Amino acid sequence: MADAEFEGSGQVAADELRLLIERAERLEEEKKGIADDIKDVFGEAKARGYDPKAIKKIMSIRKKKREEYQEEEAILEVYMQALGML
Amino acid sequence: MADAEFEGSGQVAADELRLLIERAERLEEEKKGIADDIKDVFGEAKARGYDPKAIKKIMSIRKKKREEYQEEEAILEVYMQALGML
Amino acid sequence: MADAEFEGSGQVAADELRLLIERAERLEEEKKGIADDIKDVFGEAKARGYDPKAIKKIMSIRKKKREEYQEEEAILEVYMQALGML
Amino acid sequence: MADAEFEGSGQVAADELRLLIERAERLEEEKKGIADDIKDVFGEAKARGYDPKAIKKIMSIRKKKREEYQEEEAILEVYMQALGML
DNA sequence: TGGTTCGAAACACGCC
DNA sequence: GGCGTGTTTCGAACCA
Repeated sequence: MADAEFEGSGQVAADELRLLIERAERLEEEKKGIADDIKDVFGEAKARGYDPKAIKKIMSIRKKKREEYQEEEAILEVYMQALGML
Repeated sequence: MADAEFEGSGQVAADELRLLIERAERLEEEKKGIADDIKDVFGEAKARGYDPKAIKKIMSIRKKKREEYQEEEAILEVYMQALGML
Repeated sequence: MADAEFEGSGQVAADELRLLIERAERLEEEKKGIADDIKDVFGEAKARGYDPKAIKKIMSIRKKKREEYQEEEAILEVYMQALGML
Repeated sequence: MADAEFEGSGQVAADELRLLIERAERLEEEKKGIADDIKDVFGEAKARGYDPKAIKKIMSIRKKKREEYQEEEAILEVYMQALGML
């Protein structure tokens, strides 16, 4: 908390705060850009005759599978750790 | 719709679909990565003694200001359109 | 949860539920009525030679301005809270 | 279109436009008020142990039923009209 | 961990 | 009949 509270003039803290905000804003913009790219992909899929909703469904299923897989890996690792196998 | 429906073997369409899905998934991952980066920024801000909630509010106000500016540009255009100036 | 689950006959809970639903439905109807009134206003505006789209834009800007004002009030409060002034 | 276009000073048209906008805005506020009331009802339902989502489902089913009923009535009326029964 | 609040995605409506 | 906009709904993130 030192920075935010004890700078003589508050100027440095203000700069620090401003920089943090600008970093976050820049990242937000990047995120939006990618979200727009994703929209484009779905638009393209639609233009080629695929159903975007169905594609989203597929993606969510695949995602779930990946997460399950990772979860299983994690559990396995815990067990192996417990058994001194790692 | 030709691609999706009438390929002789369906193989090409399947490949096309798979590629679209993989592109979307890659973009989703990127997006998630950036979202995590944003989280980190807020975490850092918090660690330095700033209130994340206050920062978010500031960002939302700044965003609104930017959007408002664009809105005003847009309405100007609407007016000009209405007045036959475009 | 007592009411919903443990009434001797379930009749009372059913009545309670029915009343809640009817209340919500009545309010939904009112809301729809007002939405229709709004449509009428836009229809009238159009009939008098105004562009409904432009009017909507004006309204949205005015709304944003109002909200922005409230936002600024709100952030002031956040700051004061952060500074222990509330 | 007379009002909007040919008033000597434009003042009357501006007033007319302003009044239309204010009417629409007032109605929007009323609508929002009712929307809030509806939220309250769902909040109350939830507090009493009912599932808001399920209630919404019920309401949408009931609504569909009402609409179907009205449609059937309308068709009936058309037929009766055609048969000279009205 | 459960509730609450927030933002993003799905939906429906009016417009062109 | 498709498109864009506005509303509603859903899920995730944050706090207690």
